[in-house]
Amino acid sequence: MENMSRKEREFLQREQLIIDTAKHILGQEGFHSLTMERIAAEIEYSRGTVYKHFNSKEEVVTAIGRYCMDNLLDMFRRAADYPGNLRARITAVGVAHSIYAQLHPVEMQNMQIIKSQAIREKVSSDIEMEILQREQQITQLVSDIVKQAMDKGDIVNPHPCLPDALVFGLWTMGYGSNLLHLSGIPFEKIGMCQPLDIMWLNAHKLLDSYNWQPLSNSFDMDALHQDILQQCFAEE
Amino acid sequence: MENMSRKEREFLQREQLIIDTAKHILGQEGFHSLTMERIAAEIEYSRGTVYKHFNSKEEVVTAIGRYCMDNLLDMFRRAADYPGNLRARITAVGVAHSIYAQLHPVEMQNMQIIKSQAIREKVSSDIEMEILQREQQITQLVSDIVKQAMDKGDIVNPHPCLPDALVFGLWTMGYGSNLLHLSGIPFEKIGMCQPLDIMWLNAHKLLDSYNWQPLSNSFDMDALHQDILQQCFAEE
DNA sequence: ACATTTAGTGACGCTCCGTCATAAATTACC
DNA sequence: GGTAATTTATGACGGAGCGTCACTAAATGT
Repeated sequence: MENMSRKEREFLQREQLIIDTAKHILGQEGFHSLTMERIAAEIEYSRGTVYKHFNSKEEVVTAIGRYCMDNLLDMFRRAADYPGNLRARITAVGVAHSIYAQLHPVEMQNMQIIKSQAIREKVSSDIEMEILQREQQITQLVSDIVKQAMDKGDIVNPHPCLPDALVFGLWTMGYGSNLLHLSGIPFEKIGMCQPLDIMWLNAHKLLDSYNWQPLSNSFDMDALHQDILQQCFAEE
Repeated sequence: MENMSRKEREFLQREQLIIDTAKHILGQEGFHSLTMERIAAEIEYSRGTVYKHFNSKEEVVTAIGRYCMDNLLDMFRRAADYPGNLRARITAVGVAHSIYAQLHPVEMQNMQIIKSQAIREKVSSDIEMEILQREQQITQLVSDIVKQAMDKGDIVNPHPCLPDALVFGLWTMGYGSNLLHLSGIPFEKIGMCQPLDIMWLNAHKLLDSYNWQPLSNSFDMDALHQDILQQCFAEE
């Protein structure tokens, strides 16, 4: 940020302004209200200027998604630093995911949107790469924790597919829960609990079934969650 | 179908023709190639006629999704009739999901699309209801198997959140795996296995951790899968 | 054969997209 | 300080696609 001219800085600032503005419109009024004209009006520039930054509406949306992923990744990193055994640390990442989903449901939705084919088919491969890269960073972070646990012997009798299997298991449950959560199915009305609440239970069950010590019946899960909240996400 | 006039039958037939045609375009050329004009041209009617059936492009897409869900539900029903213990039957449903995903990746994608906010925000609540109803039928089917297993004592020491927790666990892993599978992340290239392959393992781990007898280490999983394939999905 | 109802059409108005020639502003140079 | 060169911003334009509706054509009833 320091080694560039005023022009370049202004350009980057405006790019962020566009993303923020677009994110706001998208969250507030939905996808079909998000138009280039609308964004331009809001930032008090013309449509042409917006096109200096993004080649299409889809790229704007993707940039929003990328920004959201950065936020999520930041929370994951903080969580991964939770002081405690590795099972506690993977739990912290789960808590981070859950807090993020509750705090920023719209951002979760945005990350969802950029996965849709309708968006992806109109985005340049460079930008697709940027998303992919973030996806990998998140995977890496989880995978590293699993590997450390294996090295340390916390996972007794590890399955040959580890760490992939666990990364996928947690990842899919996380994404799936959100998908269901956002899909507008009125779970309470049909007499079911909220997917986000139950996700917890299932994640721990999965960790248990891979023999990740200490098993969930040997510690106070709720207390651990509370402590993670305090330690890592006090302000949130 | 029999108790209606020729007119009504023709109308329904054409509706299906529209859905089939639209599904084909969507699968072959992607979302942005699917236009009302294109559909009209393909079925050799005018745009106006298509609008006699569907109020918007989004409703066409949703109808495609509904149709796909019917197919999936049909396979699930066949799977649920697999002769064997309840653990085998729930496994059969999982196999059905997996086969469906492999056989009709485009249909999976379609069911994905109708969950996106961009589509949902332009679809009438009646049609949303129809989707919801199918979603519930699928849940019900899985939930019933879990309940039967509990009644029969196959799930020893059942958790208070059952059957919901298991339904969610399987559902989210299923959806999540597909989401990841369709998201275009090149898992092989970054040295990971395919999510759809690993889903299996994790689903069984989850069932095990809820103590659903017989546990996966007490029977030959691969043989079971093979048998389910033969018994229920020979033609596929 | 004619009237009435129903089915089908495509021109119309509209919104939004993405481009590009031009205008305005900034910078460089004398 | 003034002018030329370059950069930045604009919005008019052409085009695509949506959804509507007045109208035409066909089917049906009498």
